[in-house]
Amino acid sequence: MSNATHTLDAAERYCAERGLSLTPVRRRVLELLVDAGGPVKAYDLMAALKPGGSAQPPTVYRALNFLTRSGLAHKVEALNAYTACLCDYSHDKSGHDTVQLFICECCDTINERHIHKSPTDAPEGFRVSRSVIEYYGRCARCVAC
Amino acid sequence: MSNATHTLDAAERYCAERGLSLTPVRRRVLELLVDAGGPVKAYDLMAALKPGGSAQPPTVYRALNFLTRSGLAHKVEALNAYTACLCDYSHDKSGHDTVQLFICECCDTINERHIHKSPTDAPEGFRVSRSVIEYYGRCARCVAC
DNA sequence: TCTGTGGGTGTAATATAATTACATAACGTC
DNA sequence: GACGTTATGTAATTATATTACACCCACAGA
Repeated sequence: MSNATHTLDAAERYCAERGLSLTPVRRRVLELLVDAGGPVKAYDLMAALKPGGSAQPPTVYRALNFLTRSGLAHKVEALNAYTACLCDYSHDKSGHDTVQLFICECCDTINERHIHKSPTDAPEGFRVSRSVIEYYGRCARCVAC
Repeated sequence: MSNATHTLDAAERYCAERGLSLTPVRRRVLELLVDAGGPVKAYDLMAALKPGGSAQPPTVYRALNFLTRSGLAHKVEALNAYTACLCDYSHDKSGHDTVQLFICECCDTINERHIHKSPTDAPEGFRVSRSVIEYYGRCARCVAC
């Protein structure tokens, strides 16, 4: 049983309010991401989905697409991995919020910030539709190591 | 013949000054990137490297590693593609400068900004060692389309 | 009740991206 | 000449992701 029931319940409500269907597969993938508390590879999710055997790639990639589209998860581009969205579910995640990820390469945890401003020095006239912002380094606890 | 001879000569000098060896393969890959003027896939570089046939993945990935390590090229993480560094070669590229890429999804060009500051709202004590910042959208010329 | 229709899933095959492992070559140094 | 270092060639493999097609099911309208 997950220790993140609370988060999943919140996701459930979040989806219900918006007509998104958080099916068993999708919910299970989100649960795996939440429990991991850090970046997880798609193929590891696949393995975890069907311990006995045979979940296929599309199963997990479809779930991940749904979760990222809905704002419940993020892709960590430079790692080809995925992570649950950590912010609370009180606001609409489908907006154009920009997510910044702070990834500790030492303890493999992710810290997340949502910012609401555009880049300060974009080229004249450039209209941003999507942004990828990832910082790699060491979190406060690992700086000492 | 490349129309970017000037850039390549500058790269040549840049490497000479720093004891980096810009070998023919590496130079050729850089040339392909410069000529493309936008993100290029590793396997496309492979194909272009040996028109007659059989360049293998390690050839191009090794060259790309050298170029990115040296600051002469960047990986566009969210596209699994690579692009030549567009800034001038007057300063040391191996520092901890942060590169911001502005990628126009319409005309497939990349604009580049080097910034010298840390993220404003990093978690307390987080020490950044590497950052990935990519903005996708439409450049000024394509906003109209 | 029948019959579409659309969203979601199962499965096999394939495409795309990147690495490993090992052999060879080129070059400088002792 | 023997050796170490750096770069390259080549084959095989691993890792990541998509396509295509079949099936199921809930639901709306005739």
